[in-house]
Amino acid sequence: MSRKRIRDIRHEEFVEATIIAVHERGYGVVTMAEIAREAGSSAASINYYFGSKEGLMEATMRHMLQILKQAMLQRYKMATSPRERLMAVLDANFDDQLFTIPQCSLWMQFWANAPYSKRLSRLHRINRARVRDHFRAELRSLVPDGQIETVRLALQNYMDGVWLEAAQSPVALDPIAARSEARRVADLLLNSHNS
Amino acid sequence: MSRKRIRDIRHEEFVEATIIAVHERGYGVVTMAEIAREAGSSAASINYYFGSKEGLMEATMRHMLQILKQAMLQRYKMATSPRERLMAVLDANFDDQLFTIPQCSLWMQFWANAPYSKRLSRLHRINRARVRDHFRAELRSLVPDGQIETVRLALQNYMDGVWLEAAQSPVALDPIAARSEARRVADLLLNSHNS
Amino acid sequence: MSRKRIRDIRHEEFVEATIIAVHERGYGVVTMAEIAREAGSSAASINYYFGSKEGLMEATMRHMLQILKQAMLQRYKMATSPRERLMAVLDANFDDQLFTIPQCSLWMQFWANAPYSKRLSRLHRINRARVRDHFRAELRSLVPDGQIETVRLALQNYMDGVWLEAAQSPVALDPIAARSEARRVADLLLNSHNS
Amino acid sequence: MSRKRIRDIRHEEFVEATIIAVHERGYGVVTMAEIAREAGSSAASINYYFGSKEGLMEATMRHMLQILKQAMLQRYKMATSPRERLMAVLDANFDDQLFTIPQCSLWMQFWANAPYSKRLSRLHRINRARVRDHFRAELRSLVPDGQIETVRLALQNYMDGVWLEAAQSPVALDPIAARSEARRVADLLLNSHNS
DNA sequence: GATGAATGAGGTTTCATTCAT
DNA sequence: TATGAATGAAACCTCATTCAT
Repeated sequence: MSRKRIRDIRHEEFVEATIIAVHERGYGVVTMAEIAREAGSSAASINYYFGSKEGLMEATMRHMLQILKQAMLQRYKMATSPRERLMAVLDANFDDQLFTIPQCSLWMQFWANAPYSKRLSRLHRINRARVRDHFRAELRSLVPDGQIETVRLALQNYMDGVWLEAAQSPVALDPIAARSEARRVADLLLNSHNS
Repeated sequence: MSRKRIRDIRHEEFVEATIIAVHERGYGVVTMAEIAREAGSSAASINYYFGSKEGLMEATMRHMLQILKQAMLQRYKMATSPRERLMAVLDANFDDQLFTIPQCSLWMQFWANAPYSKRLSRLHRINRARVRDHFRAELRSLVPDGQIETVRLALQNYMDGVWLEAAQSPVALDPIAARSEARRVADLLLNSHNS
Repeated sequence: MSRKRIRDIRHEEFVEATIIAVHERGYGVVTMAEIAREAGSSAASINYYFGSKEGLMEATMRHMLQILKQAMLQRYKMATSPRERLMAVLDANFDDQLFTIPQCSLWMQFWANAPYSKRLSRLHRINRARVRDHFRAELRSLVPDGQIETVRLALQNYMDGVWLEAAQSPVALDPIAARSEARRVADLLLNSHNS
Repeated sequence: MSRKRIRDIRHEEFVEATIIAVHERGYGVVTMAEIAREAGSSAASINYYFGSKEGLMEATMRHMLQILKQAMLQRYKMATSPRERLMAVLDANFDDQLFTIPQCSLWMQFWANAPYSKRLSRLHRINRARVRDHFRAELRSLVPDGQIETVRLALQNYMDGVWLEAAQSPVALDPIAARSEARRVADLLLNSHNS
């Protein structure tokens, strides 16, 4: 157990270092040595723990997906109506733990590189499908059938767009503002005349 | 004149090759040799014309921004009302000339790498500002003041999100469908009860 | 200590290889691969230890300056008169350890390239100033004031000229002959009627 | 004849440009393009006239040797005694036409690279032999037989050393001072007690 | 004569990865 | 477990040279 513990601690240290290093240097440019330096360790150690650079990147992405999943689950439990559950998904995406520049930056890097990595694209696909299903499930009772997909795409793409833009932000992000802004968009979409 | 012509022709050839090669291999991974092969030329020639890899990438991004600008201008001229002009901006972003997988892919690559390149980030910023201004100008007469920014962000981020997703599409894109879907989203946002 | 030792050993090995390789191929033409081959290693290793080609060249020049310095110090300790100390400086420049074709050759290469490298020119300047000061100090009590600079320049430039010519020698150098020849020149200069 | 004339003019232009460019950038680093730019022409033209880079370098060295030869001949004609003829050789080496930083610089570059080029080393050897023979011829009647070689080496190496140092000079050269300094050195050597 | 255009050859440097300690 | 040491592979870029115009 102690052994297991050390492994986990080192894992986490490296993943944190990866988030920072990738954010600062870019996925395609960051080197093992830079990440190792950020972690106060050596490149050889990273390979010892993760097997390869791609292994480290996959672990880092998994780490972030885990945070998103947790944030979603936690907010889900407290939601009592379809509308609240829909908002929970939105809020989770702009959670304080998640909606930071380094993480948005990293997210964008992963997105951009997913098409060229089987392992990354698989994670990306799974995550997107989960969000999609959540949205669909809740929207079914919030808007007429003919609008479900339109609203869903509007919301899901909106979220992606916000992350993308956030990654380039010159100033620190404001998760609270992001959440209320997202809710406002959702309100507009759900209360349309067309419905 | 003949000399000048050759330069332009080669420029275009290399830019076309870059779009394809970057799409296929990824911005951070694609090599000069691969692009050169795609263009049926040599890596040395690319440096002869563009000075460096980054020079080529910047030229390629400029090329794409030019296409977007043209598409927007053309549709603008035919629009006669604020609503139509708003739709013109949307449509331009999903123009047949622009909304293809390789180009969406490239777009995403540039986005992801802009933060690490002065030249790319400048182009990115300028483009985004132009779209923003267009949206704001038209929305002023379409929704109440308090909603302008919300609707603008909803639309602009939506477009970004669509491009992002399109880049990962396993099947060929359908620009016509993308345009009508975008219009549907716009309709929802413009016709909301809240307004 | 063992680790520290390895670094030092490798350093020395590479420096030795550099002397030979530069002598054989020329400073401006010799490649990292050639030097590496001479050292029985890889070009990547050289960069690992010296950072760059220029770093290696600087280290090599430092190495030679160190030998010259040591030779001078050693002979200095045994000298008991100004005349002997003057001869010590001359002898040091033609020391058995130093006055070999590869080293003269390298010396000339460094001279020729010093003007184009901040790091090399600095070393070159420092070394020349040291020799100059030594000469001046001893000549003060050997020739009338009005001749100090003339004799000093005659000797210092003579030494440079000998090295230069030695670098092109088709046959192995004879340090003993070089030393006695230098002493003969010094004798002529010091015993002139003009004094 | 007109044709011949154009060729000669272009030749000279390129040689002048080479002297400047090599001085500024270094023999081993200067490129055909840089020399061409200095000459206001194209690299292709240089190859048209000189066949190759080495051909250009050889022509440039020949040009400088020619100047030296002329300077020597001219001063020789006016000399009426062995001593004057000896001084004529010295003076010629520090002639106003010759003793400039770019030319000393170039000279050093050629020296350093002669061992790696058959064509350059041949020129170098011939020139050095000519100076040597001149010195020997005159010294025969100026110093005892046993000292001829010592004085000759002292003078010839002194001259080389001065050129070498001059190449690195941070301030413009003073040919007049150089000539009188050289004469002073010669005086010391010729008037030694030992003789 | 003159020069853009084009490129093969080759150099330096970087880097992920392996291995011995 | 940890990391210096070492390197093959490969990328970018430069450059002398050739050739068509």
